[in-house]
Amino acid sequence: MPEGHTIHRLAQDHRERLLDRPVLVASPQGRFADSAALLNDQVMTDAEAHGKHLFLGFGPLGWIHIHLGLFGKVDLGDTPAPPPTDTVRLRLLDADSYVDLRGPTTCALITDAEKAAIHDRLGPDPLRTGDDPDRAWQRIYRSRTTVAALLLDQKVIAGVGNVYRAEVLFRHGIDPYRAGRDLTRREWDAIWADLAGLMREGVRNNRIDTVRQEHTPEEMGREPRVDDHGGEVYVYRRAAMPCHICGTGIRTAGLAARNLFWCPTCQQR
DNA sequence: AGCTCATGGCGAG
DNA sequence: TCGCCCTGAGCTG
Repeated sequence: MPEGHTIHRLAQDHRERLLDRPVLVASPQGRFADSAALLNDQVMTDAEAHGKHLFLGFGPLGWIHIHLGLFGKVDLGDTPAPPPTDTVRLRLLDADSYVDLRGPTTCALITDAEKAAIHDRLGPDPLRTGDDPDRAWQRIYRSRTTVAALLLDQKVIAGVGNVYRAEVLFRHGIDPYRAGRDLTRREWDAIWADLAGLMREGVRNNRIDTVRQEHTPEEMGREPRVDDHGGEVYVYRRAAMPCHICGTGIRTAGLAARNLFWCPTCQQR
């Protein structure tokens, strides 16, 4: 689930459901219990995302900082809420809505200053209007690191995860092992613009789809793909399956403890 | 019941 | 680079 589009969608959902309303705050699992008691029945004044970080504002009391990590999940909907299970770290509740958070890497009450420090260590986010791709470029064009590793480095660019990384490199025909410093400014600007568009659609649909209209199953006469992550993609988790464009077997390799997927024929630049 | 894997990230060495 | 943290689904037996 959680790449940047998921978190921005969550921020939007929290604003629509709970903004400017007092909310009941609880921690059935217990690890957020002290902070939950402080926040209980206070008004949620803001909800904001930067990359994969979610911030829920409670006026002068500060912010709930949430990072889902690899396993974290949010379940939200209209009341009545389901019975809380003992893995629910955080439950938010008002008359109309509930939000259950399970398995996050981070769920902590932080100050404005601590929040500012988090923004400072994150790179620009294609989903934050006004964020500047040049800040990322300043790191990329001097780096000997592979473009595949740079795209997952949240200090370089915030919000891209393993799916968007694989897919955007495919869409631009870029070999994932190319060094950042071998990228052109034109290529980087195109990647950034493409990520912004793809991730915006991801927020809208709450899933990742990256296949262009002309390559859809209907156009190509192939079977639609069904996968856990729910979207239609070119290479992600398609190891050894034929490339939708050229038929070459999709390759996979470990890179910085994550699985990388690419088409060795289509991605040679 | 126990293993493996997953769209993430941190700190130790 | 490795081990570790958070949880749940989908296998295996």
